[in-house]
Amino acid sequence: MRILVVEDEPKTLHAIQQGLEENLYEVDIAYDGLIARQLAMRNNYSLIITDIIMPGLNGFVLSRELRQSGIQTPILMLTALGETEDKVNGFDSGADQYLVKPFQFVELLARVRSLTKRGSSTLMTHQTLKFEGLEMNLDTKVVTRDEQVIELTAREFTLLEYMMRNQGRVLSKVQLAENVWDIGFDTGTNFVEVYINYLRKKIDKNFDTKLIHTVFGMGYVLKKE
Amino acid sequence: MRILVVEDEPKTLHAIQQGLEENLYEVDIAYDGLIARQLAMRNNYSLIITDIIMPGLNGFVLSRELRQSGIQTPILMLTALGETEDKVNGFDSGADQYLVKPFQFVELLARVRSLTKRGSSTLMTHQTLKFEGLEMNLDTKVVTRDEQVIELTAREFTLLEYMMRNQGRVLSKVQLAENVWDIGFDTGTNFVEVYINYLRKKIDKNFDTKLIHTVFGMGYVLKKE
DNA sequence: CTTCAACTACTAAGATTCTCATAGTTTTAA
DNA sequence: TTAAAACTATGAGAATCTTAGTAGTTGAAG
Repeated sequence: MRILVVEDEPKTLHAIQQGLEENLYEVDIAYDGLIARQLAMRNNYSLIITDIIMPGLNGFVLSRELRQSGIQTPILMLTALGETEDKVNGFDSGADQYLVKPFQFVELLARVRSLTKRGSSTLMTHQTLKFEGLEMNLDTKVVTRDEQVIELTAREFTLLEYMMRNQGRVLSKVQLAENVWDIGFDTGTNFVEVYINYLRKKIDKNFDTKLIHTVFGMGYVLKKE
Repeated sequence: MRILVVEDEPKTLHAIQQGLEENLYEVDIAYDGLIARQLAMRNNYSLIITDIIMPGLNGFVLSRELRQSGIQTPILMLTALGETEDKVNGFDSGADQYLVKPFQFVELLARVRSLTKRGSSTLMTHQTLKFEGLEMNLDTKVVTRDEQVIELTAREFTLLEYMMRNQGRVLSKVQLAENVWDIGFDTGTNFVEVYINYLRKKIDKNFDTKLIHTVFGMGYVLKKE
C-alpha cells in the first residue's frame, strides 16, 4: 500500500510520513506540487495526501490536473481553518476528502483507511448536516445558508452542530453547556445566551425566516418558524 | 445521608440540589451564610457544600465559625477560577476540599462520595505536584514557587502540569501539542514555543535557578539546572 | 574559523472566548 | 391590569489564546 504525501512544511511532512510508516504504509514524499505531479503520473499510488498551499503547484491544481490525466487515485486534501473560500473551490477539483488542520493523527489514519479500501475510494463522503437551507459540512467546516457562506468560530460551529443534530428539540442551557462546553452546569454567567446571540447574528439576522427560537424558561430550539 | 448546600445563585443551587437528590442524598439548602450557620449548628449534616462569595457570611467565615463551634462536618468549598488569593486563605478556614467552577457534576459527586465516607472525612486530600520549590495544588489550582504565589492561565496550568508529571523527561513539541492542546501534530505555527515563553516568564524569570530547559532540536525538559 | 541552515526566543497584533452590567421581555400573581 | 419576579438580549470590555514576523542562537559543514 503506497501513499504519496505532498507538503511543503518539512516538519509536518515528516510527522505524517513517520506516522504512516509506523502503520506499515509505504510512503513517498514530495515538497512541491510539480514533483508530486511527476511522481503521481509515474507511480500507482493507493492514495495521495496533499496540502493546499504549496510552491510550484497548489493542491487544487494538482488535483485537477491528475484527474484530467485520467488518474483516479483517491486524494485527501489537508486544509487550514480559515481558508474557507478555498475550501469551497476545492470540491470541484476532484479531491475525495478534506481534513482540516489541526487534526489528531488517528483521524488522518481513519481517513487513510477508508480511502484506501477498494470500492469505497470513489465514495465522496462529504458528511453534511442540513436544515431549511442551512448546511454544515463537517469535513470542511464550511457553513452556508441559501448558498451564502457563513463564517463561524470554533465554538459557534460546535454549538450550531449540536443544535442541528437535535433540530426540533428544545435544548436547555444546561444541556448546551454540557454538550458544547463540557461544563457541568450553570457557572453563574450567561455564556450560552451570549453565544446564541452570536449565532443569531450570523445565521438569522440577514434572513427572513428565523431558525433559532427561544422557549422561555426552557431553552432554545432550531426549527422553522 | 443529609447534605447542606449553601449558594446564593438560585440556578446553581437548584442544579446541585436536584443532582444530589437524584443520587439519593437528602438535601437542605440555604441562600446565605447566616441561615447556613444556623442550620449547620442545629442539624447533623454529613457534608456542607458552600460557595465562597455570598451575602451575609462568606464561605470562609462560615467555615471558620463552624470549626470554632466544634462542628466537624466536612466542608466542600466551591470557588471560581481567578479567586486565587482567596483560595490560599481558604485552607486556614477549615474547609476539607475545594472544587473550582466550572466543574462536571460527576466530579462534584465524586468529592461528595469521598467526603461522606466515614473516616476519610478528616483526610485533607490536597493533591499536589512538587518539584524543586515549585508546587502545584491540583484541587485549588494554586501554583507557588518558594512559597510565592504564581498566577497561571488555564492553558499554562495544563502545560506546567504535564511537564511536572514528566519531570526530567525531554518532551517534544509534538508531544506537548498532543497532550496539552489535544492537537495531533505540528500545525505550522509555534504556539508551544510561545507558551513555554509565557511559563518561563512566570516561573523562571524571577528566580536564580531555571527549571525549564531547551534541548535543541528535541524539545523541553523540566529539571534542576 | 566562518558560513549557513535549522531551530528557538521574543514581541506584537489579531481573533476568540468569556464575563459583567444594563436593558428589555415574558410570565406570574396580586 | 398592574407590578414584581424571573428570564433573556445585547453591548462592551477584559482575559486568553493563537498567529505571524523578526531577531537571535545553536550545531554542522566546509
